[in-house]
Amino acid sequence: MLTTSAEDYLKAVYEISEGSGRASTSALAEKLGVTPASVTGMLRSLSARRPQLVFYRKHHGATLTEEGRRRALEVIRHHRLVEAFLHQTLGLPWDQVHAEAERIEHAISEDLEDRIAEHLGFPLVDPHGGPIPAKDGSLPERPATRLDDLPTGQSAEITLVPDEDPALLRYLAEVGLVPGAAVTVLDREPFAGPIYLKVGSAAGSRPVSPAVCHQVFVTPSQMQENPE
Amino acid sequence: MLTTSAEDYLKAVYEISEGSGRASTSALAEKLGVTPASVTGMLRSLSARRPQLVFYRKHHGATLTEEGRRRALEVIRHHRLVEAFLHQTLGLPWDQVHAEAERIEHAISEDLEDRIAEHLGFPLVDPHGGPIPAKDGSLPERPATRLDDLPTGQSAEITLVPDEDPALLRYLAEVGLVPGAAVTVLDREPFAGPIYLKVGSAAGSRPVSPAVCHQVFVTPSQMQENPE
DNA sequence: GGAGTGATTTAGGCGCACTAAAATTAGGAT
DNA sequence: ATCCTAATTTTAGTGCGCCTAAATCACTCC
Repeated sequence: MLTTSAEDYLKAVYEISEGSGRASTSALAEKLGVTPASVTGMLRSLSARRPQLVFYRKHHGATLTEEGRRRALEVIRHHRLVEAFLHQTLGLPWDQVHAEAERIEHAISEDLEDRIAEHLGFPLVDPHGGPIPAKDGSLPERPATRLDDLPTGQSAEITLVPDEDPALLRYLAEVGLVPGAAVTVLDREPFAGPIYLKVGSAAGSRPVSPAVCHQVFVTPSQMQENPE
Repeated sequence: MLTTSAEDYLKAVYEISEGSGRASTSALAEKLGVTPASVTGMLRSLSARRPQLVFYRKHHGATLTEEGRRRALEVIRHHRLVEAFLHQTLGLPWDQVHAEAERIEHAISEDLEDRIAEHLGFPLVDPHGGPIPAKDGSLPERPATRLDDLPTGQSAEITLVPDEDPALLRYLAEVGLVPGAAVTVLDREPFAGPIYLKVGSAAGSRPVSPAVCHQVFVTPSQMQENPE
């Protein structure tokens, strides 16, 4: 049985190495809120464990083994199902579900997890658009386009927002930048100035910082919108 | 903030001292599945803590302080609300909810607890009949009559069964001895022999061991049952 | 190819919750 | 009053996950 900490490390290694392929000690320390020294210790023990959970080379960070990846996805599945459940069934505001799920994910059994999934009708994404891994470890592709990458004039659908920062989530909800919403880049100011967005069915245009737009992932619509 | 272990100890002290007024080291060790030596250590630290959570005298066991009682009831409220929720909302079998709630009770916030209570319509008891403490710490009286105390011929309503033993719970469900069910003592064999019960709307009589009956609490009905 | 810089690892420690084994205590029996 | 026994406490030591401070490493820039 894995400890809560070990589960958190596996999840963090997974999330960090999604981009760069491997997770550095300092990136893990930053994400987990511990010192780099602590990360070194845990990576050594996850690597020494049988079955081995991470590949670890001194000064070169860590990658998940097959088994490690399986366990990480299990934790992420718990996390996202719990988030969806707390939001949909209990009406917990979407800026609070992450923190709550962060603790509950370690406390539920596989059996309970199955019942939650069933109760929700086997959802594919959590309230922030995060894809919920299937039990067999398969996971839908993550959308790669960021809102600040959209050319001016382009429309898109919001698909994924970061789930960790409650203040950002409250702001995004207020602006209407929630998964499923339609968005169009109307205009932008030069030199990293605000990006003017049309969001959902709202009438006007709304200036949003490029830093925020960078954190929001979208699926661009087809340019041609000939009604037919 | 209390640790998970400390919360478990407070709950155990509460439950054990309900009967005898105080909780002995060995009773706590037995209930918590640790050695008596561990209990001594934890009682010392709960007693040394400010605010103090238990009164502890060497060789004389422990009692809860006012603050300790408050915290214990908070944990029990979490536990029973989670049990009710898992059973009613997710359909988890009643023999499994205890083990699951045992872990989840430490992971939920006060805010989530409120939402669960609201979602369930502020229930008064858990699936085993255990009364759910109110937020202000008040708690309905526990029924004191045990099924094996009922005189032959007496009818009663099941009000409370122990929640910890899954095998016992499955048996009780099979027999129909669940909170709310009606039961009548039809006859009994001498020398601690089986007690013959009529349970609910079932036709026949069912022999049940006095040991099991001793663990089931009931509210006796009025003897006079004149239809009017 | 040597120096500097930032990332990483080592070394040493701390608090928590636990254990086994030894020592002690309370409280009834003699 | 003393002894006995069961319950309890003390002692010494473990594993985990974290810390700080000091040492070391990898890599870039001259």
